[in-house]
Amino acid sequence: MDVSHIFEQLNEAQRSAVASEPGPLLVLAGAGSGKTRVLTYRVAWLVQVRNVSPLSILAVTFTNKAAQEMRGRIEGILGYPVGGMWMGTFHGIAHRLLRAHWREAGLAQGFQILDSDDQLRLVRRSLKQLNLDEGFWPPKSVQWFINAHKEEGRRPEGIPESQDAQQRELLRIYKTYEELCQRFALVDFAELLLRAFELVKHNELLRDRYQQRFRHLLVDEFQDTNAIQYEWLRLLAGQQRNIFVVGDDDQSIYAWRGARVENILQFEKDFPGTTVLRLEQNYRSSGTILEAANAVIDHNRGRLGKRLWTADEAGEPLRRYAAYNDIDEARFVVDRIQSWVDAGNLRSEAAVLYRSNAQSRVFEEVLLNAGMPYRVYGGLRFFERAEIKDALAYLRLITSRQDDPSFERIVNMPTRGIGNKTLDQVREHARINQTALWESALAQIHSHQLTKRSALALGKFIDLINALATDTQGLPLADRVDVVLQRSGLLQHYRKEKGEKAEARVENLEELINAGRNFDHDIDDDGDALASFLAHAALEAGDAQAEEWEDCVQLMSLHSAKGLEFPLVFLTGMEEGLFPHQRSLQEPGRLEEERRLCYVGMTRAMRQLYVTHAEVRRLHGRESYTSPSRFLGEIPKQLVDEVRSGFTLRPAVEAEAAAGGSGDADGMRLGDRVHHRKFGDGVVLSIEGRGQYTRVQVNFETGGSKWLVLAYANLDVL
DNA sequence: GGGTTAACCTTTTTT
DNA sequence: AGGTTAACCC
Repeated sequence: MDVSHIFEQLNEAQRSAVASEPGPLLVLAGAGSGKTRVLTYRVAWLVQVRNVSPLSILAVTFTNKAAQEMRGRIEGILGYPVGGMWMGTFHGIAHRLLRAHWREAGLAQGFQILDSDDQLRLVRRSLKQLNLDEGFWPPKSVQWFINAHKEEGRRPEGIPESQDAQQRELLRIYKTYEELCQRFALVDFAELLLRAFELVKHNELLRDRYQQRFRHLLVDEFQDTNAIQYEWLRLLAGQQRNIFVVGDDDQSIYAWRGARVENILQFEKDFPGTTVLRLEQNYRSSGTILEAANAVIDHNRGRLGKRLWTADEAGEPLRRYAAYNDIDEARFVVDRIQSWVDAGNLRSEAAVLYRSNAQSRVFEEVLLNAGMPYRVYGGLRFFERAEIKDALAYLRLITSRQDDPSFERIVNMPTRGIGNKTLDQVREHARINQTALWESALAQIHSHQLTKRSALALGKFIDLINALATDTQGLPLADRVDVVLQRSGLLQHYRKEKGEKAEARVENLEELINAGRNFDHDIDDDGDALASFLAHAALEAGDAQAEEWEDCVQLMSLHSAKGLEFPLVFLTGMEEGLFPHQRSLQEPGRLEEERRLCYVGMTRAMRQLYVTHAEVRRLHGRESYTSPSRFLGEIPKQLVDEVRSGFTLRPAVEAEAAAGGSGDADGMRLGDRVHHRKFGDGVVLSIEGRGQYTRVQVNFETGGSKWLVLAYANLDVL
């Protein structure tokens, strides 16, 4: 077999990973070292060289995006589709297992998935059922408590009785919540993983079967696995131990939601004889950027040890800008992006990164003013919008009548005369008889315990759902969605509402029909299209904004930037209390995670990296004075150029500029009048950088201020 | 049943 | 501040 087409694309270390013998393998892959490449080529290697059937490969990632990308790249190398290969997120694969073995897993056949929003509602309901006050038991913390235990694999029964009364009460809520989930045939995200784990742990037959089936396991972003995911992997790896994991301890930024970096260390212990390989050559960033990032991450203790290097040249220095306030910071960033675009680059090559999503607003305002197209990642996503969740609730109730949260959501949406009083009666009946609302409603109608009017309204709702279920059965998915939207009155309800928001809602609902149409086309399993669609909606909430083809500036949090790269990166809001975040300052562990986050941010940059902070920042409606982030101090000074706007230039640079620097600045001074062939006459506002990278900001009489690279601009001093 | 007001909360995010 | 949600009134 000629494997040159595989090997040609890889360096030495990557090759040894890709072509390693079967058995446990741990690849410590630094940022930009070709991690995804190694994974994809490993699969290609197994299939083409080792003649492994794609059917016996299981590849796991954390995000749907990563899974899709990997599948695409593998198919690109192989030249044919590998539909039979199990490849997806932990949650997606767990879901698939549970659908196939719902009985063994102790679930109802039509079980539905709770997203975190739904979960919070159900927590609230559990509190209500126990007569607990939300003020004293914040639903968010309860949700947190439940998820943390599930992620560690602990059921309520497995948690030892605590001396602490509060702990005992939390446990009682956890128990109630679980009962409700079971009664309503609902499974939350953590539960998907836990059930799938318990399924293979307790069911020997199934365990054997899947160990036989999955001869080769591959895991991406291994540092992000939590306890239960890791245990599940260990079970599946079985005696064959063909498990290939790739990760980077320096990029572990999800410990706050249960990820365990320690799994990397544990791996070698649990799989004796593990081959450990390091990928340390970076193909992404310039030497300077890499050196700066390395210097920062060096301040962390307890690293596995790894030092990225690059064959690339040093490139440009980092640039640091101290803004007066957050608005000034945003203006500076947008100004620099404008120059970048003026120099013939793409807007989409520029990324603005921040610690918390709230910071995006100021940037959006300034970008909007500048008329520069942008795209914000994060925020409300398609399947999380209220109107979409309404529509989905109808579809879910059609699929599973026990789904109480869906029932509650739409029983009076749009309003159909079923008020709180009626509902309270139904709820009470359901509580006493421990049934779902649906059955309770039926019983109440038949036992004539409701007023005539209520019974009639409720009966109409019941009939509607039943009719929607039977009448649309067998129809193509998109048509089913369409009919439901029409006959439920949802579409009409939003149509008669006025305002831009309502219009957007109608559009979204129409888009949902479209989504159904597209989904129908590439449905892979034989099962019920509607059920798969609902699972898809829960597991893959979709993007915040539809895929835009327009060339856009990219705005996102540091967390969502992981795995991406951009030629031009702005790391903004580098201030103590914001980044590192206030709530991370107490614990050293948290602080190290913040530093890793900083490292992740810096290593996104390929050619230019700006770090900015504001002296004054408006946050939660209050203005506060800030001090620069400690991380800024951890970047070696000689790698950074300080940028000052206006006439306040750093003395050293000013002197250099005044003296003609190393001849580069052409004796140009601040305030000099200059002439440019295209832009005409203007005044020099600032000078920055050294050598071939010297740039000047010129305020032109026509066309405003522009940043120009001195070496190319051909400016004449007047 | 719909609209208005008061209270609340606020890290990061995927699933 | 801003946005959401729960409580409240017509």
